[in-house]
Amino acid sequence: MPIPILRLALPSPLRRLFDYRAPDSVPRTALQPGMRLRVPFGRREVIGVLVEITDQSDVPEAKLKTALEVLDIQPPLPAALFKLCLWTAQYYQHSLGDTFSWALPTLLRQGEPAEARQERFWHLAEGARVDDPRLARAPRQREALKTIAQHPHGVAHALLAKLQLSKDSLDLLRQKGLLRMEVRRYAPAEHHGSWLLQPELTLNPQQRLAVEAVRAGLGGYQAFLLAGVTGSGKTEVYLQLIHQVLAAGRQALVLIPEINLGPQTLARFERRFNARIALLHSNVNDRERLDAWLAARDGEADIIIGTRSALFTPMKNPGLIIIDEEHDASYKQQEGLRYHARDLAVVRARQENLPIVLGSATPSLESLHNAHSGRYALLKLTERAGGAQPPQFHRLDVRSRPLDSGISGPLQQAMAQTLAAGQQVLVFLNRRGFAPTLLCHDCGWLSQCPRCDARMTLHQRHNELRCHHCGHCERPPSNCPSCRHVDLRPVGAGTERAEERLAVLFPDYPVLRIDRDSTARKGAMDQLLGTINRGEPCLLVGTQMLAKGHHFPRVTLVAILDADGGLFSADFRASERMAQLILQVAGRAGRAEEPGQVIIQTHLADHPLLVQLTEQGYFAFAEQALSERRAAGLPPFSHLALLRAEAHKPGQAEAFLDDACAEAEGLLGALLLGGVELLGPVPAPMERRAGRFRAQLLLQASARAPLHRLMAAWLPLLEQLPDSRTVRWSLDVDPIDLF
DNA sequence: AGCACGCCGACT
DNA sequence: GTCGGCGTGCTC
Repeated sequence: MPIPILRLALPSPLRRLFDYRAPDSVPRTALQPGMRLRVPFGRREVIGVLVEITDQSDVPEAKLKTALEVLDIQPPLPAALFKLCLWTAQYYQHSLGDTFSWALPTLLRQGEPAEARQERFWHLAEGARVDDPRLARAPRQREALKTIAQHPHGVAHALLAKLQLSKDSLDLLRQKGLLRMEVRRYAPAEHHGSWLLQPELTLNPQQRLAVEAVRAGLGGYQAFLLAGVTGSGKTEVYLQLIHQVLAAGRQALVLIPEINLGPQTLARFERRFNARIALLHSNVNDRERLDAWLAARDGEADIIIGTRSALFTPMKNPGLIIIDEEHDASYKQQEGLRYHARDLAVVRARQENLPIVLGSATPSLESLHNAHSGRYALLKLTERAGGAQPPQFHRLDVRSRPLDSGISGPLQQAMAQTLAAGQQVLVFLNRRGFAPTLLCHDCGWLSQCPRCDARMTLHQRHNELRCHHCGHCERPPSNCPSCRHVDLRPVGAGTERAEERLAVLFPDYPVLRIDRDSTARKGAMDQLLGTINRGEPCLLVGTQMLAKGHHFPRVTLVAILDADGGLFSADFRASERMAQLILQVAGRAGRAEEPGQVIIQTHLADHPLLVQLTEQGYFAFAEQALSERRAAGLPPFSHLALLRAEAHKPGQAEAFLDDACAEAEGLLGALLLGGVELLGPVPAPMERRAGRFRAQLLLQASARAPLHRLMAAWLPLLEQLPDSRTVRWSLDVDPIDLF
């Protein structure tokens, strides 16, 4: 009988498995794929995931080490999730071990037992008396003892704060022998009673159609694109679908964008459902995250709500996946394992035979394309609740019009009218700071960042020049560093400057700035929102922070100061993002009796995309944009992968990519793969960033299969390349921005 | 990645 | 004299 060989995925960027001998005295029957083992690896110990058990290894027997310990009795990751991780690693050409690291809760990859948490409970000790004389001069301890005495089943350690008990007092009481601590399994919350805490809203015919369509598909794989304009009641559709899922004894997974994890979403779920909700987002600590993960896995949570990484939450009885705001870029991870949670969610739904609903007011062109091709069923909601009117869009041609801190004359008049009518104005400008550049009027010197190919933004409030790409900061010079003259001028306008100017133009009204700088202080955002919600006329100036999540019913004029960036950018997705942003900002405004108007300042008032968007709406825009993408052979009509590289020395990144490109060309010939084009290598759009020189090589393919065959053969070669150590490189499959 | 080894520059 | 910079080699 040959000795069993364990093939493990280890937390390392190396794209291969490592073979070990089973620990002594562990029979083969006790091992299953998915279990974690502690193993020696180089000079350290790591925790790996067992992928398969075989009888032989390509590694010489002498090199095989013995695993130290099996950490699990059962694989912590259910088979379905294990399979999803395998798929993910292979699709994104990423190390399997590292993929597990991204998918598993931190504590599990650190070796914590994958069992429901053990909770500590405080009890009165035998014979302890509340009036114990030793507590005569310890009123806090006496009070604490009284409180504990009121709970015959003990007080969970986690609830101490709620009962205003300090751990110090309890420790002292335990030392005196008046309290004891007991460790027992945290009792899983049981669900009982009706699922609904409040009645469901009446659906309009479109909503009812959507709910019916998905309901008919519950129980099997089907992807739905729920395209609902702002205010059309997408959330109510989600809620009623979830109710159906709960009633069928199943669980629902809801993914939300990073920014939306604000309390509103959760509050709405909690108001509606008597259900166990597990929350997984970046503000949840490791322990809570593991508990939520375990509760979902063991069927002790009914609804799982989370951001991107919650996609990897196992479920005992999955019934439905919902991706809210499916176009949102925060679903794509931009470091390490560059996965797209929306795309993986569709894969997961297919693997686990579940329906999935992708919802958005402004669906991604990818999803619309999938709806057109019949891969997704399209459900449209075009009616606004309560018969509210959609906002009116106006393109304001600012060619040869003077701009005063970015604000044109006609816009100023519209603002004045709105304010005079007692309503609020929202000014959108996707640029923080006072001015994006400082310029010497005499010699043309620019406030260039020393570490990036970018200009530093002037922040007048803090009196500094700041690079938004690397964080570099310096004091603005009082005279030109190059020619010593004193005529330094801020060029262009950011939110600070718009705020300052508006305060001068409209001295009778408050101007509130909402951007990352103005809301950095804790509680600042809530304070600003409080002021806005009082409803008095005012001007809001802000970046895309304004676009997400909040509703401002008293805003009836939305001004987009500069839409041009989205129309002639090097990035082919810029126009899509601009359109989504404009509609999102527009959607913040107005209510039934006060329809909003949206004024878009542009130098390209005749641009077909902008005309479509403002006159025909988002779907017409999307058709136009899709036909341009088709003509240019861009996604979703082709598939991309981007090999990025950066290095300290100029030319080094390109040299690595040149080698990589040669390898790829070789493979294309050797494997007889057609339809894959290599574009580059070229310097990145911002060649130098944070002191590193960056370059990239783009792979474009008409079909996925040859692209993936190429990458699978290519990556092992890249790892062998001489420069692969000194150059920092990464592969981005389906990149969403080319920077 | 993470860690060790090894070989050259400015300092307690 | 050494501390420490990063090139390079290796991980079953």
